[in-house]
This record gives sequence, C-alpha cells and structure tokens, in this order.
Amino acid sequence: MNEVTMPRSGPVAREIYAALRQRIMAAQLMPGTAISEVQFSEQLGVSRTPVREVFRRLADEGLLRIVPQVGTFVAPIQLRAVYDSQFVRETLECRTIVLAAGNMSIQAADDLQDFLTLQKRAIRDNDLEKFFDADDRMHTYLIGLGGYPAIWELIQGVKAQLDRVRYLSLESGDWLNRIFDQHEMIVSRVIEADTTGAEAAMREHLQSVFLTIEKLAENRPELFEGNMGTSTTPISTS
Amino acid sequence: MNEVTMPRSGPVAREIYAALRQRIMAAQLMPGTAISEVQFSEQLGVSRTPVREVFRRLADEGLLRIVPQVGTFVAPIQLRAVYDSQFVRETLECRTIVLAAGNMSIQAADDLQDFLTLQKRAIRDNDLEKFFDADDRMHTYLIGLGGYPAIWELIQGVKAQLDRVRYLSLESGDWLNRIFDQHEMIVSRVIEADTTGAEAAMREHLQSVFLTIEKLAENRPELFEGNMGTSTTPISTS
DNA sequence: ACTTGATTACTAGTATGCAAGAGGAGAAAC
DNA sequence: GTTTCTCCTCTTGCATACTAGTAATCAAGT
Repeated sequence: MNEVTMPRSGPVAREIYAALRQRIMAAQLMPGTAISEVQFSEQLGVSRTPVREVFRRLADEGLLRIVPQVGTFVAPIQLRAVYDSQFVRETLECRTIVLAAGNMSIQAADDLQDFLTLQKRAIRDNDLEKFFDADDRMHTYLIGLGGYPAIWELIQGVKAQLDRVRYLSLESGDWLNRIFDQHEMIVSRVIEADTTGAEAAMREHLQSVFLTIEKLAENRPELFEGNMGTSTTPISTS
Repeated sequence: MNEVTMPRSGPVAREIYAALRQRIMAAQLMPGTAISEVQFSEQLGVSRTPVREVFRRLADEGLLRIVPQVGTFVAPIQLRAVYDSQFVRETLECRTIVLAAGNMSIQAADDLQDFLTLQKRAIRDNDLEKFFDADDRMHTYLIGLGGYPAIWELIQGVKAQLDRVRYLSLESGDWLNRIFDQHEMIVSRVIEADTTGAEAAMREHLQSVFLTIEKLAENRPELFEGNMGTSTTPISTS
C-alpha cells in the first residue's frame, strides 16, 4: 500500500526505500529509534551506498533525522510538522475536489462507488491495511478527476506525517466507520456536482485527523517532540 | 536569491547543491544539457559521492533527469510540470494570503512596505537578481504571516520550475513594473485586511506567469518537451 | 565518592574501485 | 553505397576503504 513515487535509482534502492518507508509509517520503527547505515546494510545484504541514498531521501521527507557523525534516527512526531502537513493536504485537496465535482462523468461516479464498496469490505474484514489502501486510491482518483493527477505525489510526501499518526493511534472499527461516512458524503456531493458541498465535506473529512492527533498526543506524549515554535525540520516535500 | 532549504548533508554537498541549482534555474545550464558525475566531480575537485547525492536530490526536484547507464541531463521544461507547479503555488499562497490578511499588525504593514521599496529600487537599477530576491522575500514573509512559515519550503521546491521559465524569458523592465503593481495591490489589500480582495490580487499575480510561459513556448520551443499528457516526472517536491 | 581525562567504539561524510549496460565509431561483408 | 557486427568508451549503480568527529566508557587523580 501507499505506493509512493519511487526513486529513479536502481531497483535495489527502490525496494529498500519502499520497505523502510512502510516500516516507519506503520510505526514498526518507533519515533526516536536509532538506526545506522551499516546496521541496515548488513541486515539487507547490500552496501552502504544504496542505504545511504534511501536515508537521505527519507530525511528529506521528514521521516528520518540524520545527525552527522552521530547517527540516524526515526524522526519524532513534530506537532508543528503534522499540522503543516494537514494544512497543505487540506488546502490542495479541497481545491481539487471542487474541480473534480465540476468534471464528473457516469464512469467516474461508478468508479467512486466501487471505491466505497472496497472500503466497506475492508471494514467488515477489519483489515486496516486494506482500508488505508482503498482510502488512498480514492483520494488519488478524486485528485485525478480534478485534472492535476501529479498533485498526488506531492500530497503523498506530505501525508507521511499524518499516516504515521493514524497508524500509531490504532484507529478502531468505529473510527473507520466514521471515516467511511465522510467518504460517502464526499462522493455523493461530488457526484451531484455540488462543488461547495463537496469542498465542505472534504474539509471536514481531512480535519478529522485533528482528533486523532490530540488523542495520540495525550496518550503517547513520548512519541512527540514538544516545540510548536519555529519548525526547524522540513514538512516533507517528498 | 532563492536561498532554498539546504540539504542536511556535509557542507561540500551543500555548496554543490546550491550552486548547481542556481545554475540550472538561471538557465546557465540549458534544458537538455548533458552533465555527468565525473565531469562535475573533477570540475569541482571533489569525488563522485557528494556530486551524486546532489544529482539525486535535484532529480527529485525535477530539475535533472537521470538515465541509468546513459547520463544525467538538465530536465527539459515540461509544460505539464510547470502548470502543476503553478497550481500548487496558487492554491497554497491564495489560502495563506487570506490568513495573512487576518493577521495584520502595524509592524507587518511597515515590513511589507519595505519590501516594496526594495523592489522598486531593484527595478530602477535594472537588477533582475535583486528583484527576484526581494520578490521571494516578500512572498516568504506573507506566508509566514499566514501562520504556516514552513509552507514556503514546499513552495520553494515547486517553484523551481516556474523560476526557470522566468529566467529564460528574460523579463523586461516593463514586465517587472507590472509585477510590482500587482505586489502593491496585494500589499494594500492585505494591509486593509481585505481577505477576498487580497486573495483575488494574489491569484491574478500568480497567474500572470501563464503569459510568460506562453511567450517562451512560442519563442523557444526547443526548450520544451511536448507531451502535456500523463506526467511521468514528479512535479518537484523540493 | 566524585570529577576529570584519555581511550575506544561507534557514526556519517568522502574517496575510489569495480561491474553492468548503453551507444557510438569503425571496419567488414554484401 | 549500405548494412551489420564488433569493439571501445562513457555512463550510472554498487561495493569498499578511509577520514573525521562524536560520545560513551573506564581509569586515574583528587
């Protein structure tokens, strides 16, 4: 899932990148965990070079923090960066959803319904991965409808921060149902070509992550880095 | 001038990155130019490693195109990517300007006036670099006023495509004056806390690059890559 | 017991060597 | 003259060796 734009390098770096990124986002590697180039190289049976390349890229995305001569660490969750990411995503997706609502077709309406069906099944099977995947696919599709499909790549980069929060908060079935209802609302309004309604629904949907963030910040404060002040770390920019 | 967020790597890579990026954006290295890691290494007196790292990063930004076992080339201007970049920038800056207009203070108003003064001087001196610099600084400041200063880093990455067009089109004094007028309009409306007016002014301002693009596409078609279809290259993502 | 200092074991940054593949130049065959 | 095949050069991808700097540990001195 979360098939982000792959680096153009060799297939070795590609795999490492996808795998490590997933492990970080799914919080198998907790924020603050120290990793190292040699450790990872040996573990994967490759040399430092491709690993190093992947580290650099993930550091650019804000998922790793490289401290020269000291080590590389899974970035702590910075509230500031998370809120920045949410802002970017909301701004871009609310704009594209307006365009999408003005670009509807029978085919598109059917496709959107299919995405909803997939999500409902994922919830029924209690398959978080599958739900996230279907979620992503639907957002991708909606952005494509807006006429700027490449925007998704940028959002993917920014979204990593948000996804990590979602994974860590272990969203429950109830929560997934709420998200699904929001998706249903968005889709219905987009299909009706209700631009302002669709935008409002998308905004509410994307802002619902705030609750998740607050809950997580309360229950697992050790995962966060305090300063909400001037953000010294980039917000991602895949 | 366009001090983009620096990579966290060693100072060697930092310098190379800044220098090469500037040379590409200022079109000293024309789109399509073939460069190579060894050529650049020897020219700069360093090894391939840091050069290679910089190449990767610039490829991620969409300014270079790396073809394995063949070579690395300054990316041609892709209309699709340019329009995508413009869309992202317009969407984000139009949203932040609304927030900025709601966050005004006496100090901020004075600062904005200072930026305008700087720009007027740059035009008087016919100093394109200085004007671009003051332009950037003002946009940065406005985004900061909106409360999400880190957004600028993302825009910086996206903006590279647009800046390259601006450099290549050799904007004249007349053109600079038009941009200045737009800036004046934006500032006055922001100071008046006229949110919708400021947003409209910003939108018009950021859309004026379309004229520049069309002119360049007409006069220098060899710099472009035809396909407006599915964009196979990322839109930048600093 | 505590502080201070040197040593040691790590880290990432850089340099370099090797492998694999793409592409052009030139010679040979027709 | 044209085509085709071979070889040679150049490219990036990957592996490895070396440098420099950090930090923790442990011993010595107080």
